[in-house]
Amino acid sequence: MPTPAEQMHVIESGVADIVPKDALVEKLGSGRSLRIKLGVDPTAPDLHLGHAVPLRKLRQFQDLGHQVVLIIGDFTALIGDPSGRSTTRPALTREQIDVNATTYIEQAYKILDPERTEMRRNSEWLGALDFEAVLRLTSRFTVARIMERDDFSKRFAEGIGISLHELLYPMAQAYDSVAIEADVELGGTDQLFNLLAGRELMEKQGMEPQVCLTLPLLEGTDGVQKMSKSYGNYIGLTDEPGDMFGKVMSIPDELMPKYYRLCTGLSVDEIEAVETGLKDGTLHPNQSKRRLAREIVTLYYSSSAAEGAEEAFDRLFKAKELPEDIPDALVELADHVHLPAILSAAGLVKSNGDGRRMIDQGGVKIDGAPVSAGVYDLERAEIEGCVVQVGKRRFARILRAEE
RNA sequence: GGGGGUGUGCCCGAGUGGUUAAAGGGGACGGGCUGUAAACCCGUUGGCUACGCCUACGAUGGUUCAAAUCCAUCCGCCCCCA
Repeated sequence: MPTPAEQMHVIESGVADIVPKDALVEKLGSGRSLRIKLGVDPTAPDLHLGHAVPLRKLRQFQDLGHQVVLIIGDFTALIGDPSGRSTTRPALTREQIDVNATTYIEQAYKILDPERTEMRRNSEWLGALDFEAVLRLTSRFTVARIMERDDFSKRFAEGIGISLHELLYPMAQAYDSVAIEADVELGGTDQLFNLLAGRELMEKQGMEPQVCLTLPLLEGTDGVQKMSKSYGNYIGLTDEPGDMFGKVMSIPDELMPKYYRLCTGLSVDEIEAVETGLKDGTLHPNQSKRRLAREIVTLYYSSSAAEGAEEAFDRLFKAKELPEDIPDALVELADHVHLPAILSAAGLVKSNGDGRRMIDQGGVKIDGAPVSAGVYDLERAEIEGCVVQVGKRRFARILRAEE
């Protein structure tokens, strides 16, 4: 096992905070395999790069020889983590949770080494608590302490409702740490409060308290909002290589170092070299972003998939040629066709009205030739078998549906 | 238990009974410029083969020639007092 200082070099890369740092150094110094905890909400079955951030950090711990404990929050999901939410979150049903948890584990193993991962569900111990035990547990926390949490106090001040059970969430998460005897717990920066609650509870129970390690939230492709499916700015772990590559290429330049640190498996030294290169201008941002995209695609697929994705990308955006595989769209074609309706039937636009808009704005091309504004009606021969493009990345070959 | 407030398009948020498919902002999308980045500029943003028609302002019913705007009931959310 590497020395504590060497380990810290890797562990500290990309993290937001480690509280307290010297406690971690000390734990590493003991030479034993530490128990690293990450609790996950089985609410999002489709993982994206944002979810992968803590998982990658866990992987680093595994590679350093530590034991990862991944906790599926099947019990706490009944509450719905209120962190960062401005409103009460709907609780999930058992069935949803089970399905999500299975998907989650499947995708998480793309990153983690299953051999060094201990999978637990927190219903194991939380479900076993009776009301007396809950009372005893709640007596460890004060209302004032709980209300220190930003989102709670904000919601309280703004008069937005907080359900009583939401206040118990930090406590439940803290109890997880006690149950599995965590040495380190990871989480996003928005999780710091919950992580500290775990540390405090362990201390009060006379245990060696866990160290809290927070990771920055990863912004999505828009570069502003945190990556999330609901913002539509996510890069999914199961996205096709081509999409994945393209999406990475569309992140703002400023985000590159962060993505390098949090989303790739490159060594810390290599990443630092890239950062310096970008800063002093010896590396072209476009080249670095390409490398980033290749690294990420390679991570989830293979290096050949990454190469293919890059070629397809160049073909489309550099050479402005059509992509290799254009989906066929089978639509009914009369002798005289109404173009907006065809676009809509082919799934290229939301509605006929949307189709008209696209045409009028010069966003529609048939076999590479732009359609003029106001041209909605065509003869069948003008469209049948042609490749229709809407915007930069929506394509379809229009074929006549056989009836 | 009592009193008060609020509910608008993807989101936030204006809104005088008619000229409101509904100001403004955000987001998103299209075009330009580029490195498919950012910034910036222009444009679009309910549906419909469309100078017109239809559907929309929490739900239902009513007043009116006319309602997002007035009334009634209901549903959701919030605040204050006890």
